[in-house]
Amino acid sequence: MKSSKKLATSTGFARMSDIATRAGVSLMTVSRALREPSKVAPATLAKIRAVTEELGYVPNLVAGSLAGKRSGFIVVIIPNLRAEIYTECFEGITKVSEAAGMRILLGCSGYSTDSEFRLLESLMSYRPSGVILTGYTHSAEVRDLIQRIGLPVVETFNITETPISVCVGYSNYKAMYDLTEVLVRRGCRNIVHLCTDYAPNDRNADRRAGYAAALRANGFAEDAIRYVPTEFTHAGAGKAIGAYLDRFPEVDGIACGGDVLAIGALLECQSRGIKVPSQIAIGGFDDLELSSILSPSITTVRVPRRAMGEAAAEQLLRQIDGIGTRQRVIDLGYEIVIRQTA
Amino acid sequence: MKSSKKLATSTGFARMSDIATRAGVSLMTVSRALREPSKVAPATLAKIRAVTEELGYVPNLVAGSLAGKRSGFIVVIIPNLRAEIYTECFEGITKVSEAAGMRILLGCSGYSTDSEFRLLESLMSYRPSGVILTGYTHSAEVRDLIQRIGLPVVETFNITETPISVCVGYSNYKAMYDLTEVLVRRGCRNIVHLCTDYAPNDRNADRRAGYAAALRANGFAEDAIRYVPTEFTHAGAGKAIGAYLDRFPEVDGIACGGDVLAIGALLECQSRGIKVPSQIAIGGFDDLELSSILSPSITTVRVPRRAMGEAAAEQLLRQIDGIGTRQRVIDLGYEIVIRQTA
DNA sequence: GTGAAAGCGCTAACAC
DNA sequence: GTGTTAGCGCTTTCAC
Repeated sequence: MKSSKKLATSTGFARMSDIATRAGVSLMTVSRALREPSKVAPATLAKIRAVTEELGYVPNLVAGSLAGKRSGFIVVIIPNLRAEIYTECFEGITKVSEAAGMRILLGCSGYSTDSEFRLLESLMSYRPSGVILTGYTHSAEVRDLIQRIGLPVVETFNITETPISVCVGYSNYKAMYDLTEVLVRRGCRNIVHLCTDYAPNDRNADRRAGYAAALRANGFAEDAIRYVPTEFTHAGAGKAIGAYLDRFPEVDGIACGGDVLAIGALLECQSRGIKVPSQIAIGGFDDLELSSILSPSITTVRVPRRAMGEAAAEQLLRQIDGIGTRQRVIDLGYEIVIRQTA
Repeated sequence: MKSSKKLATSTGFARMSDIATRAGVSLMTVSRALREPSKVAPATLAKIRAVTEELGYVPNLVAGSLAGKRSGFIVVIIPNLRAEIYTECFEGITKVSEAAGMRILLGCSGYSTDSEFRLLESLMSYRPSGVILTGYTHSAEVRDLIQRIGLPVVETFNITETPISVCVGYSNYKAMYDLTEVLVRRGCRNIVHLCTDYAPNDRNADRRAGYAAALRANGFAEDAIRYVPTEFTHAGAGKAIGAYLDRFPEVDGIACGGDVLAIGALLECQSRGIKVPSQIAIGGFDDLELSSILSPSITTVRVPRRAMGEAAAEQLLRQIDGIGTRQRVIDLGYEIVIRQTA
């Protein structure tokens, strides 16, 4: 990019017409040269490329989007930017989307379906080509909006038989069922479920259901199904489980809705001199980087976060390109990782 | 939002002209009603609002940006989405920007100035109103690009006497100087600096310099200044410091370039039966949520991440609005938090 | 292989 | 208070 010459533009940017003038061709030929070089004669192309370079031309995608009726934007709405699981998925989405020339418009809903709707509605002003949502619980307005204009959409981080269009994820229900059974098979008889209680969160709800189902299937009584609500922080989890243990010291197993919670619970147990796993066994969810090197290391559920992001973006691109989707439910599975806490 | 009636549009969206027709006014009056309601007669306004609602009108900001020559986009480039410090700052930026009606276009540079340039260049296609960068080390192309078109810019996470325009942050040099002195005053005589070695990272470089300066100022010999390079993960830090301790067991203090590294180092020490802080003292940087509840809790540097994001956005908005900036260097300071590891 | 005309949906500037 | 005229910088369509 060399220094630019004077241009008849107030914005400091060269326009296609500037290139056209200097290259002695029409604006249309420049447009073609930039997007479909094979349809332009080599000599013309070379000339245009030289001028483009000389002027330091940066295409104006705002104008391009308006004229072409394709914005090239993908809206991604995640609940929380501070949770590693979402950012890693987001990285996968970004990688695939950018390779396809799409840009991401990111929104954080704070686990609120209402906020999700307001974000989506507001981002619709940029006429996105598609949207990637987290989970399958959304407000009626969100479904209406998407279906009314036929917006391509992919839901992530969970699976359901009734996605809006297609969902990519894993069964939170089955994963927590399996994790709970790990505790049961260890011999735990008083297993609580430590989890956040954000109401409209299908991942949470399905995990709760999986936990409860596993206990029932193993002959536990209804009153053995016990939820310990917490906020989603290490300290919050420690505090919540600590308060619970004060009242119910018989607890010998904790199935956690996230490794963040499991780590908080583990540290709280350690600070109370409770041996993990011999006195209390702990199971986590997510398999964070830290989980494997803590001592004791955390038994957990490993989920394909990055691959899920990539798959979601690929599915969305297929919809945008009008390629029919074979499957509506893409189950990427999960893996129970047995380590030291259970 | 009620169900929409038939419209002469192929995109599924109502246009301003659709509203104008149905409300029996001109397009321009609709435009005003939506942006400057006070300049429209109450009765007209009511009519327009009713139709807008009825049609489920969503403004087309792509067209609006093109016509108004203001995109409303702010480009934010951070090194890494998986580091809590950046996402928290990003939340601050988002909060202030959205309140001002701006949208964020996010890019992740992976700590590469070259990648930073390519991201910025590519995002310039959306004609952003301003850009927020991390640190003060950028490629010449980035500075050229920004200055050539007079793009408002704020640099974050560090301070320098020579920002491109204005920087908002704290002195990484002084913070690490102070942290190192905490170890010195404890009586540590063999203090290493555990840090990543991403080359173009001014935050790292300044922290290294601060560490070295603190040792020199306290009478340490040159060969007492020792860097232990690592990747930025808990496990990587543990591995790196472990390998170093194998060769130099005399180490009795570790000044870390991040709490992630400090936690990794702490766990490695614990797994080797090394007592912290009595045998080895550890200082961290960032004050992550986990740092205060680990046992022993981590002595660290607390930095105003969220406030920094908010301040950066505010400064950028001032530039965008053409309000002169009083100061080019906004030092938000830091706080040494003494806990158990040092 | 190239160009001219039309227009994407909106805003700015000025008229009435 | 409201309307008219002229674009914003590109892509689409169709002619040559």
